[in-house]
Amino acid sequence: MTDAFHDAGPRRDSSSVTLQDIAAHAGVSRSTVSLVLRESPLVAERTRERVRHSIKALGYVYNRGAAALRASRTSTLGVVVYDIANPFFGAMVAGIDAALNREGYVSFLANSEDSPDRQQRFLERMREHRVDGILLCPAQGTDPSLIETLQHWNLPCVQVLRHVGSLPFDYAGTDFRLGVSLAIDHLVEQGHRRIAFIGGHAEHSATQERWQGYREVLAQHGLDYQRLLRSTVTRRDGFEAIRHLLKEHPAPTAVVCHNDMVAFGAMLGLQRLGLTPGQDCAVIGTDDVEEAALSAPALTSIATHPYAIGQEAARLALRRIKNPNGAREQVVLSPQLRVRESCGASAHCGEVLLPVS
Amino acid sequence: MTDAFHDAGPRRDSSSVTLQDIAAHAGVSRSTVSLVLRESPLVAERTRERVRHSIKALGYVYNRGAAALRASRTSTLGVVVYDIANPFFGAMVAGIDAALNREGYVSFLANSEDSPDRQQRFLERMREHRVDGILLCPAQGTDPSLIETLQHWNLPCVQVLRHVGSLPFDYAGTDFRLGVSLAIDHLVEQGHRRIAFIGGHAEHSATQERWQGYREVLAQHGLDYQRLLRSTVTRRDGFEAIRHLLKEHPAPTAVVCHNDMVAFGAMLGLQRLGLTPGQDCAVIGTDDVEEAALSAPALTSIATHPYAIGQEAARLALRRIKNPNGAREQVVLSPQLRVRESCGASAHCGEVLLPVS
DNA sequence: ATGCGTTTTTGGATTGATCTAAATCTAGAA
DNA sequence: TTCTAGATTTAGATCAATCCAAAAACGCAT
Repeated sequence: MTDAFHDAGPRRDSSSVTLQDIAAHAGVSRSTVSLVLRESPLVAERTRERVRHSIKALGYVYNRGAAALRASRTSTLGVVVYDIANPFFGAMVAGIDAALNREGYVSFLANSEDSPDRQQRFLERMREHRVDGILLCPAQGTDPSLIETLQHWNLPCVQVLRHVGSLPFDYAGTDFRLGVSLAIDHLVEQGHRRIAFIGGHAEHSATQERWQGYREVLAQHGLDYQRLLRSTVTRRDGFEAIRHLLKEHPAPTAVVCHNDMVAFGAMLGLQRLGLTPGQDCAVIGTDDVEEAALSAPALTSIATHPYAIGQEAARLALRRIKNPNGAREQVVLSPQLRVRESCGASAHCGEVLLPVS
Repeated sequence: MTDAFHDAGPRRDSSSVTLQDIAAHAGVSRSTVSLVLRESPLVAERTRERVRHSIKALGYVYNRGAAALRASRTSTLGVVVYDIANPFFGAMVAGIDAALNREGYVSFLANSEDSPDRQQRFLERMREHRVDGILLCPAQGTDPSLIETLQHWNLPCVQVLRHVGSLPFDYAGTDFRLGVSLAIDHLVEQGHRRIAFIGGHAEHSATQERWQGYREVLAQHGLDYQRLLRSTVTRRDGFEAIRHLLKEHPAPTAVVCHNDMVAFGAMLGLQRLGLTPGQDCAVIGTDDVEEAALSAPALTSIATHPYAIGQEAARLALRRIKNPNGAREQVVLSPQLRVRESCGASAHCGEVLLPVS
């Protein structure tokens, strides 16, 4: 069929230089070259120089696969998110990438599309590739026993943003409860008494934390109006939810949303009803994605710092790999409230609202 | 320092089962087990069953690292993008992921942050990991010789979206020239005669194609107004560009933007000047990100289908890996114009404008 | 020159798979 | 029963590194 000779191409692949070749060139043994490559202090300075020279001269390329086989460490991590097209996860992955890069690690990325099956298949593949650890944003409906399974596999796993299974486990995320509390405190201060919450499904820890925060903080303020709309978390959901809510009696005067997408939908819904977000009804989102500052009106949002979460999660994973039996850690960052027009803050001029990025 | 005994933990790692163990359990040789794993037709059905049974019984985990060492194929790809936080690339990566998954491939992802140095470091690491190929969105300022270098490294590389170096090379992207042409044709049809273009830097192929399209199509329509503003491609740039343009005499009546971010900025700029996008000045973006349909007013945009581009790029890479010396291919998808309010289309009711996702 | 304690260096085994070519086992024909 | 072509199976080498324990080289005092 195909011409094997041509297909193979010239096999003068420079990457076929091995430790053996360098050893011969430098007049030392394979072992010594290996030590030089790993920066061992055992090797004498003169020898080290000579070997380094040979490595350059022959254009040697380190074979991590071979090294991993013997040393059983691959400098490799698996990362599973459920929606890479979401800018929040984009920023998070950027944070992970930056933190890993610094340590010479490299990561496999998979997009589970919130399917436990896809997630499972990927994790199995990661095991076959002998990754040193996993960063996992569990897909919706993930069986809690997955975390145990990974443990049996001897695969360190840091959960990110959401968590399943029971403590103790490694986790990096944000304090959703605090976020909701900041938002409600602010709204109450502004005189709001009927505050609704839109979005989320009870299965996630991330949703439960928000809802719990919502209920507790209302109680703290002694407010008895409570309205919690569960839904998926797209713009459409926000759009429909707000229309629904405003038909009720009494209607809320403010809504806190599961994420910024829902909040954008809610604002659009208000506008289609001829109402002005921030005046007729306050809207607060969660995440503070880039768009939040730039919508019209600008969206007040609970900033959850995805880049920082990614960094923390990656660092925690590296710590766990170094020390597999150390105490499990939960790194929970504090969100911040970014007050803008959508909850009644006065409109600023455009320049102030435009971030540099 | 640390307690080595505890740190190491119980080493009854189930993944230490090897071909050897299965061979013993099933009463065959290592080679036979290997053949079964690779679905070779050489093995007799009865034997195959027996081996399969042993594999399950012992909880064997395939070691791809070891296999790769011998077979010199890793089923692994390196993916380099320059801004993973950009939703466009998020969608593209999702497309890549889906296409690779189907073939049992898995991908390393790196975010070059548009830095040739970071990009270079990552590519070198990929070489050490012996990836079978690379998907590269070249960072701004990438030396064109990089493509040759990769060829010397014997590393198949598909460029995506942007390209450097000279033909022939493998490439997957969109027809930016056609996109601009669709936009301008539409604007001209609507009666516009002064159409500006905002954004881009001459270094990229992707920008050059847009600009060339802009100039050529204006010429085709016999228009002599031509105004091309180079800039980076953020909202801020769009915001500032439109303010600048509207001070000129004559001012443009329509602008086509390098991407949707710039277009959003331009719309915001118009609004801050008290003008209405689509009425006082038409605005068209590029990419058709999810937000485009949902902004107020909804943004007309040239849809570039990032998910499809990702899929095509991944498939092309797999083809090239199978046949390294085959003819180089350029897969160029056709964009489509999504007409919405920002270029004067009448406003629809909210429901119609809300996509399901 | 000899002995002794460090430094350095090294050979051989090991990691877990694949590849090759040769060894077996069939079943049907002579 | 023997032979043979085709179907199965296998031993041993190999891929490119690391690990380990032992060997060699070295400096210095005796």
